[in-house]
Amino acid sequence: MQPGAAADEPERTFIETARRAQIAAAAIDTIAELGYAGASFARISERVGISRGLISYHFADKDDLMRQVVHQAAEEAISYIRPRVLAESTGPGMLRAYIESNLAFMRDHRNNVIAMIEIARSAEGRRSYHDDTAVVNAVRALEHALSGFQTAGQFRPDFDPHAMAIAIRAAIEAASPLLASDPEFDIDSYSRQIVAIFDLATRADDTP
Amino acid sequence: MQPGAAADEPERTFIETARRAQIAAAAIDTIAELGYAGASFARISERVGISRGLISYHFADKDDLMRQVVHQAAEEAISYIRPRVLAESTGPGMLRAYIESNLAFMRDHRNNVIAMIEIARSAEGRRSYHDDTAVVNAVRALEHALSGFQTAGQFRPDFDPHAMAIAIRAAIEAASPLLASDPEFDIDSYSRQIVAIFDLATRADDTP
Amino acid sequence: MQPGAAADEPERTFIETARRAQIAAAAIDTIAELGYAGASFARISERVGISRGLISYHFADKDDLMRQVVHQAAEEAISYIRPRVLAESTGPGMLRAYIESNLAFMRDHRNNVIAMIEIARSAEGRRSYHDDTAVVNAVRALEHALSGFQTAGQFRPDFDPHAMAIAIRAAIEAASPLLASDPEFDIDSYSRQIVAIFDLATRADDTP
Amino acid sequence: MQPGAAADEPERTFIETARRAQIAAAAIDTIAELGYAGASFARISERVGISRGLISYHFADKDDLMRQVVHQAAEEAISYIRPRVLAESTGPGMLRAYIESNLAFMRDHRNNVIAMIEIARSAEGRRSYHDDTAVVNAVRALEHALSGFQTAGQFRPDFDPHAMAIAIRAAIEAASPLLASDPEFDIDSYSRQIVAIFDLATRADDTP
DNA sequence: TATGAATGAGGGTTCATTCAT
DNA sequence: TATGAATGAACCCTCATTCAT
Repeated sequence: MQPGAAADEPERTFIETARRAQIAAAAIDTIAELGYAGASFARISERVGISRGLISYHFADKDDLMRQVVHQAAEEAISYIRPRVLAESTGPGMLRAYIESNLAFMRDHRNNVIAMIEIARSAEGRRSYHDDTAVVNAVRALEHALSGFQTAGQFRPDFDPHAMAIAIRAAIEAASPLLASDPEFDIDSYSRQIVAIFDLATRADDTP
Repeated sequence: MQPGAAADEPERTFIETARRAQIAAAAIDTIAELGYAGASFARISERVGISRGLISYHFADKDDLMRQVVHQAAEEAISYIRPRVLAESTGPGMLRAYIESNLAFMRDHRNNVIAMIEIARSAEGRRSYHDDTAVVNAVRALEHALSGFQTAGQFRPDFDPHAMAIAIRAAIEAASPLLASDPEFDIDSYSRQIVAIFDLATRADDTP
Repeated sequence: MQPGAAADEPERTFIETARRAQIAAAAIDTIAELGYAGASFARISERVGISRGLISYHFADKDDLMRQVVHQAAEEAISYIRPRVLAESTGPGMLRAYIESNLAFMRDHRNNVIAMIEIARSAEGRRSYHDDTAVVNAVRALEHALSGFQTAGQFRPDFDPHAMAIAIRAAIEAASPLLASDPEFDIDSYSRQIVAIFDLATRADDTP
Repeated sequence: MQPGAAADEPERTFIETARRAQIAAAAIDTIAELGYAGASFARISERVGISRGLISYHFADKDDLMRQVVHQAAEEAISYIRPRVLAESTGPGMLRAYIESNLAFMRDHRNNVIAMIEIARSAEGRRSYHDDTAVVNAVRALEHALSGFQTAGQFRPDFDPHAMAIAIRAAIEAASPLLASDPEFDIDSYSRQIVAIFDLATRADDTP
């Protein structure tokens, strides 16, 4: 495999790549505004100012578009979150960084996150992407990290990492609809609260 | 306003009420199985064994049906959960009872819960019901209770009841898709874990 | 199985049956005029004076409509041709009656025949119906009859009934496009010629 | 009119001529495999390995391409069949050579023949080419030859050359779909049968 | 009270064709 | 000479909804 290129990704023109990204971006905004079901080709193309047919020209079918949306949205999120988490060395530090960077990214890229969640939750999304989905992967990775630090004695030994990971992800994702609908919702304050909650919930007995 | 009738509820014959309930029940199962977007009048009526037109006859439009679904699903849930919560006298006791009864109800009435959540999350749902939504109400009621016991000194004083309520609801609701898709998911074990997490997260300093 | 009713045919209203027949009839005429590929729901519905959606309401999908078309067209043809063939007792007599009644039916119901042939020949038709197709069945039945009379000594023994049946059917079906496009084409004269050709081609040596 | 050029044939560069032939050849194979309706520019260009636009560049429109297909396919067929027919001097000999060479060519160049027939039978084909069509011309030429030998007393005098020509062409063309779909179909055996049939059908009384 | 016939809008997708490069 | 971007019309199909019966 060549470095920097996926195995079976078709070669694409510069313009094609740009258009795909542009259309996917419009799809993200449309999904964020109208939901997965409301994101028809007509609505998306209208937002970009192109014809409906052009979306079909650039994407094999709707699945293909949605895959690109998830990929695009997730990539940005991961490249924001990962370094901030890895900069920490302790379990509690990483957990705090994980929650904070997730919610900070959500604050600044609300639509990306909403779209990811919306696709992962939609019936078609669950059927088609499932394991691809950033959301599913996020739970897995988080669970794995929790488990590691737990073994290392940095977290209390008697919680189930799987359940804990689900609860943490759920708390993070719960911010997304509030951000959209509740103008008084203060996500930074919310972030501090969630950090505190799960710090208490994971803390080892001897933690001061 | 007529006596004995809510503000704008039209009076309904016995048969009408029964049909509405029957159709709403079928809608609940359909939504649970196929998602909100998959719950067309055709699919719902097919499940009941009636004509498509009859749904339109009994409900003003799809929104009206979905309001009934939410109402019906919530009522059952509330009548299960409320007494179990009120049976407790302490804050931690009520919180535990709240989480446990919510998840127990979900275990035994999965479709009801899935439908509620699915509607609340769908774009149309958010737009149309919003304050009606059981989910939103659930957060409000929970927040209010947390706040009361916090003032009474039964919970640690330095958490934000709003954020805490959101996190608790999120953890509860997160169980729903897992219940549907992950056959290895053990909701009773999950329930104990969530109880422990939020017990630690809300515990007052002097709690033994 | 109840007499006079097929095993799994859904029960249909009087109106539904009538509409299905009417739409299928319009489909037949449309196919005859514009070919299989030209027979879109839009064109067919326009001919009937109904909305496009109504066709989808009465037929599960395009295949369903085409099955009805073939069925409807074939039934009429068979009920015309069969008694005329069975009225004959000798091989040559039946062969003559077969050719004559086929072409006479074609003369009076040109569109029915064109539609059957068009569907049988279209790529989708071949894939979907194939053995259902009246055309295929016609060849089989004819071959079987030829074979029987050949064994009985009423036809010359040294021809292959399969090849003969194909040639006869081909000569019959060849009249269809001519009927449509060549105003000078005289189908009755053509009928007599074809009868003569295949009489000579099948005649036993001792035939006077 | 320019010297050395047919009435309305535009002059073409060597490359242009080659490309047109290459594209037409791909169209022939595509039609044979997927039918006339399935032979879209996308599928054809994919087979050649060129862009869709290039077909539109070399051909005025789809009709233009199909005319080239018919022309190209017919030319090969004619150059195969004609000398074999002309090598015979008697009527029956030529008729036998005609049928045999037609079916032999079909056996060895199935796609060419399928494409010709498919186009001639398609609704667009009938409308657009008609007199151009090799099939139509084939009937005419055959009819003329039959008529000539009939006048010369080599065939029985009482058949209509037009009807006979149609029946012969129909029997020949009927082999094409069988060749494609019926793996047990033996075209050489079929050829002998058809020769025998039409020999008997055309034979003059005193033929031994 | 309930049905089934009917509509019209909107869904994704395929197509031949045009045009700037 | 050839490409690939782009269009707009047409395709079948599903939907919520209306209405006469």
